Amino acid sequence: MNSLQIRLDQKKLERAAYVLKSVAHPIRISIIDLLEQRERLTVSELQQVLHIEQSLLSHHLTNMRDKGVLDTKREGKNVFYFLTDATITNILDCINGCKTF
Amino acid sequence: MNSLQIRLDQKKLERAAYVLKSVAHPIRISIIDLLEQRERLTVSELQQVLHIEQSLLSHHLTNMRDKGVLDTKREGKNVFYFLTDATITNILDCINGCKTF
DNA sequence: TTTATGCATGAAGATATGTTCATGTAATCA
DNA sequence: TGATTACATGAACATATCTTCATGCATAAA
Repeated sequence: MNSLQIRLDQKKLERAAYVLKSVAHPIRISIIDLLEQRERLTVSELQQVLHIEQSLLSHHLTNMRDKGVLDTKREGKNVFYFLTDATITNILDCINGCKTF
Repeated sequence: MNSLQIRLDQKKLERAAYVLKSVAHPIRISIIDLLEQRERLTVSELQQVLHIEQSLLSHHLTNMRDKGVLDTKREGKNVFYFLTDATITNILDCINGCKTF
C-alpha cells in the first residue's frame, strides 16, 4: 500500500506555523518558561528577570498576544500577562527531551 | 520567596529558537509529519506529496538539514531524508493537543 | 491638577527569510 | 560517450522580523 499523505489540513498547518514562529525566539521562549513558573506576571516583573528594554519586551508580549499565546488583564497600573493555554509549555519539554535541540 | 529565573541558559535558548524556526513553516511541518509516517523519503517522494517545485523543496530540506533536524543518505541517484531524532515529532503532538494552535 | 509610574505604539533601519529562476553536479542508462 | 534522472546551489527580489528611539496613553500618587 502507498497512502502517504499530510495529516494536517492547510489551515491547521498555517496556524501551527504562525504560532510556532511566536515561540521560536530566545526572549519569547524565556517568557513561556517564566509563565510556567508563575501563572501570571506583570511587564515590570518580566523586565526585571529578562534585563531587556521595556519597549522591546512590550513588542514581544504584543506579538505573543496577537498570536494567541498570551492574554492580559489590567489591574491598576499593572498589566498581567498569562498563558492562554498552559499546555503550550509542553513545547519546552520537547526541547529538553529531543537531542536535536 | 522570590526566586523567579529563566531555567534555560543562553546557549540552550538560542539553539532552541534556531531549531524551532526550522519547524515553524507549513511546508516544513508537513515534511516532519510525512517522516513520522515513513522513516525515510526521497526528495521525489516528498515532492509528489507536497506538490511544490523541486528547487523550493530542496531549499527547505537543506535548511532543516543545516539546523540538525534532518539527515541524509544517498543511494544511487536518490537521496533519502530522515529525522535526526524522531522525538521531534512530539512537537506535532503539542500542536494537536494545545488549543492555542 | 501636576507628576510619576507602568505599559503601548509607530516609524525607521538592519537583518533574516521565502520563493523563483537559472544553472550546476552526481549517478545511471542507452 | 551522450542523454536522462535526481537533486543541489546561487543570485536576486519581495516580504517579514527584530530592535531602537521617540512618543503617547492610562492609572495612581502627591
